[in-house]
Amino acid sequence: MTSGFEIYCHSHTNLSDEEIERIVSTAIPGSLQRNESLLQQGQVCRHKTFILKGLLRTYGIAEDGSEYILQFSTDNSWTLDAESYHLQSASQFNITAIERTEVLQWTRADFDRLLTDIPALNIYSLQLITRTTYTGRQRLFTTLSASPEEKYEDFVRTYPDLLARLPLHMIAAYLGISLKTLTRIRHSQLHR
Amino acid sequence: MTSGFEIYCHSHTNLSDEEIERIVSTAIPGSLQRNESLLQQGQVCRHKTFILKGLLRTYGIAEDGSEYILQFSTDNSWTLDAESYHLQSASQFNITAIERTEVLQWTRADFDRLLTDIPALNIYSLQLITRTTYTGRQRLFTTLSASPEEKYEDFVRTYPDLLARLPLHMIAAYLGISLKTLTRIRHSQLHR
DNA sequence: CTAAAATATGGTCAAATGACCACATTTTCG
DNA sequence: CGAAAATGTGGTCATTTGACCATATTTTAG
Repeated sequence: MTSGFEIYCHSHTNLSDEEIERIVSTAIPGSLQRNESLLQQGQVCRHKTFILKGLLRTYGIAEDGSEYILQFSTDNSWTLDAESYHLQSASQFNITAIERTEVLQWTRADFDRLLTDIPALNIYSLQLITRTTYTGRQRLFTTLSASPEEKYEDFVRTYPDLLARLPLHMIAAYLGISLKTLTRIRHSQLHR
Repeated sequence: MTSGFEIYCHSHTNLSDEEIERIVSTAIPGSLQRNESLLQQGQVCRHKTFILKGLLRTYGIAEDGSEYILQFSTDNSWTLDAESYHLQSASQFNITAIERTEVLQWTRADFDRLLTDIPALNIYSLQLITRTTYTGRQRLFTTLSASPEEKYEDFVRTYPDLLARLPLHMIAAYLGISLKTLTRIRHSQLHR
């Protein structure tokens, strides 16, 4: 169950086998069915989550009830609502499984202890956070500046594997455009 | 010159007088004229900057030459291109003064030493980074989901002081809408 | 203090977008 | 395996947006 995580650690970090074993020993394995929630708005995010296999989406609901997707999280990546997790405040967002998903989770107390006890993990976590801010800024810039067609092309280029795993209405919700506009773009690209 | 920074530190952190003195002693005071650049795309960001007084904008240029503003930085706030600064890579963005601005700057080597020597500064810096990710996520959500009118209302509510200090074309560039749309919105709100 | 530059707004028009509906096809679920 | 749900696309139409231009006013710079 956790061998995927160990492979991930070996390829992405320089943690030792002992350190990885220590991290795994406090992990709580879990799975979510399709459409099952990991976090619902109004709840406090109490776990740091690693996705062993599957696909999650983090989304918010606008005042008119429409769903807008902030990010997708797929195999071998981490997810959480950092604000809710760190401040222990009610989340404004939801995290839900798009397909059956297997995860490892750590409580905040356990993970904080790991960060204290394993400096290399602390460093790696900070690297993830800073990397997240860089990609977040690029995402904001693209969202502000790109036409709907450029947004879709950027998505396809950046996440070619996700294209086949996601319904178009979710891609549209991620790009901030309507399903109608997205199918128009696809149509004009197919007939070019 | 630096008393503003000391007041800021006292009101926003629990750093001691000695620690603040230590930080100030390595600060490089500077000023920028209106329209002067702090950072230009293609350059490496070599300083962490605190704004004593004034107003900066961080922006990128889209492929068609249009400017899109990611953020404004006003008195008593920090700014830098974190990705360029940490990775020592060429920045994709620009930071320019909108009005005459006075700053304090630290080189990366000096600031890293401060972070090592003053744990409270390290903690505070991490708090700033995480707070930046929360506001960034909220900004992305608003940019994806809000109508042009909602974006403007949110801007006015969040930054009432900036409204008078910025030309409308810069507010439009920050909101990702055209100047024309922005003046339509203002017109309809004035005549309500 | 004045000329030049910048800004804010209105008018006009074309293009783009999104809502709604219908239908065929694919996927899901029990 | 079959019914139900979900998906993807096309058609239509109203609304919104943005580009361009003109004008008046305000701000800037020397």
